[in-house]
Amino acid sequence: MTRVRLSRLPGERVRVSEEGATHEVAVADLPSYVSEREPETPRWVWDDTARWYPPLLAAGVRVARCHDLRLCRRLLARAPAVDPSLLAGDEAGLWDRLRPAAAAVTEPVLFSGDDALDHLRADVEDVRQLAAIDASPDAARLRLLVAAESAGALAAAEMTHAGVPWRVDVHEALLTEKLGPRPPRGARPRLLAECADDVRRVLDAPGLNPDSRPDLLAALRRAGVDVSDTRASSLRAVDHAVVEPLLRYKSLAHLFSTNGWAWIDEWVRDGRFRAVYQPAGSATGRWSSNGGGALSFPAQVRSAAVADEGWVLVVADVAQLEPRVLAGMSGDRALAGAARGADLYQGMVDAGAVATRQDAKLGLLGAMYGATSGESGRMVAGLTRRYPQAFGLVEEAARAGERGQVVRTLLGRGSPTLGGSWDESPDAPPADLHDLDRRRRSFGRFTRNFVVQGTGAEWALCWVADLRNRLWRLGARGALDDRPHLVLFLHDEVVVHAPAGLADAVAAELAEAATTAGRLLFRELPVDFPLTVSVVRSYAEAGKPGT
DNA sequence: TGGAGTTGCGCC
DNA sequence: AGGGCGCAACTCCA
Repeated sequence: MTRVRLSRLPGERVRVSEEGATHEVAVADLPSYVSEREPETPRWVWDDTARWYPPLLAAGVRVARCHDLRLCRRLLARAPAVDPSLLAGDEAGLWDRLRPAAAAVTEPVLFSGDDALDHLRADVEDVRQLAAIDASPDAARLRLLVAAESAGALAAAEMTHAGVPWRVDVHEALLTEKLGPRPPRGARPRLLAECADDVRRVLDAPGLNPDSRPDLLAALRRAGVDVSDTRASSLRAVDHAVVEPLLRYKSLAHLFSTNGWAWIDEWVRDGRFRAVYQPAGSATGRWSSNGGGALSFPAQVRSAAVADEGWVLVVADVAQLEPRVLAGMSGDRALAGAARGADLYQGMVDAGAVATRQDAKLGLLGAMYGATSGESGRMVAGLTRRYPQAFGLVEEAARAGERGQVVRTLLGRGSPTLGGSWDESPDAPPADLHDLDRRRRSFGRFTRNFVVQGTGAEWALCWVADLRNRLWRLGARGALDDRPHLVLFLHDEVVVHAPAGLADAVAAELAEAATTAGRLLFRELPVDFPLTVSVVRSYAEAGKPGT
């Protein structure tokens, strides 16, 4: 196992020793120290991984373990099984005020400018958090959760540092083919402009700007197209000559504005797309991204993600992550049985629970999202009898939410509370009862999904945390820059950039890490988490089976 | 003019 | 009257 030893030196420098190599890194007197509470596995404790780790990575230092005080404080403060009074004390209010450090893609940022926040006592806060965890009835699970949350933060910074290998020439060729040559600033590219002309011609609306929703809707109606909005799905439902060019226009306009030349200018440097992640950026614990749209970059440009010469991309995704997680956390052995194999939905068909794969998918997604009507709603009713524990768990989460209660993930992350006034003081302004009921149900759908989405995010965190260590060990004989490394993480999918000779070994580690994650979370009930793995030169070549 | 809110897209 | 997120552009209003 990789060992990182750290020691503070005078002159605001830190010495980092790792596998025989020693680095000195300049830092200021900031909230950070090395905890040797578990002497075999020293842990760098700091206020914010996004503040500390980028400059360390830039100095060539890889950190094996950390405890991210900001992320974990937030997590513990919202965890139902943690006594909030144990998080109170010196500087507690300041810790609560911390916001994620600004993305440090080019210049490392060690100072926020707010002196009080820049010099907090990391050791004091660390002790407080550990005590809060120790006192919790859910201590074991919370320990796993804070370790995974912190490891995820390390992985996020490492992925930003490494970047996705990006071929600007491939991307630009694709743009030119679909849109025409790069236009001057403010103008539409040629093929997009021609597409807009097609729309104007068919609608007989010469001055129309197809980007203006109200104008477009009015023009559509004048031409006899009966739609209530301009959404693609609404347009597809009508039969009119404008539909084809308009859908084509929307698709091209989206490519141009979201992943066009401007996106390249802003996000690709030195042949790398450096996505910026926010671990636990969403309420469920899923990551979000505030740079380059890393978690939503469209299939349209994935062909530009190309491995370096002699390297490959190993792409792995989990089929039906959330249904599998639901089976594990509810202890539903029938659903876990259907999950034994590559296709959970097909497993449900084979077990005779449902007629078709599509019905299985509709029913499960409907249960997790709270569908009440249509095909999906009907399937939920039937499947509830077959899988009472799994479907009962999300149903109970929904009812708890409707009562205004907090729900939690398997490892103990708590949902936000329902803001607003519906359950507050009786002398609040009398709100519309119908509106209150609508909000109550809406919150119930949120808590229903929260338990599954949030536990799915926990599985993924454990997967990534274990994987980054495995990849590090795998490349231990190579130089720092020759090691296989994570470059992208998309909720239930990862991309590893690896020397071609290590592709098979990486694929094996991906699967091992998935198995480990499943055992960590669902010790008592083993659930399969089969991966679809592709070894490719370009991300666009990766197999994308339906989920 | 600039910020907040809305719409619609696309990723999971 | 199906969950989460980011982003870009338009719209509205101070």
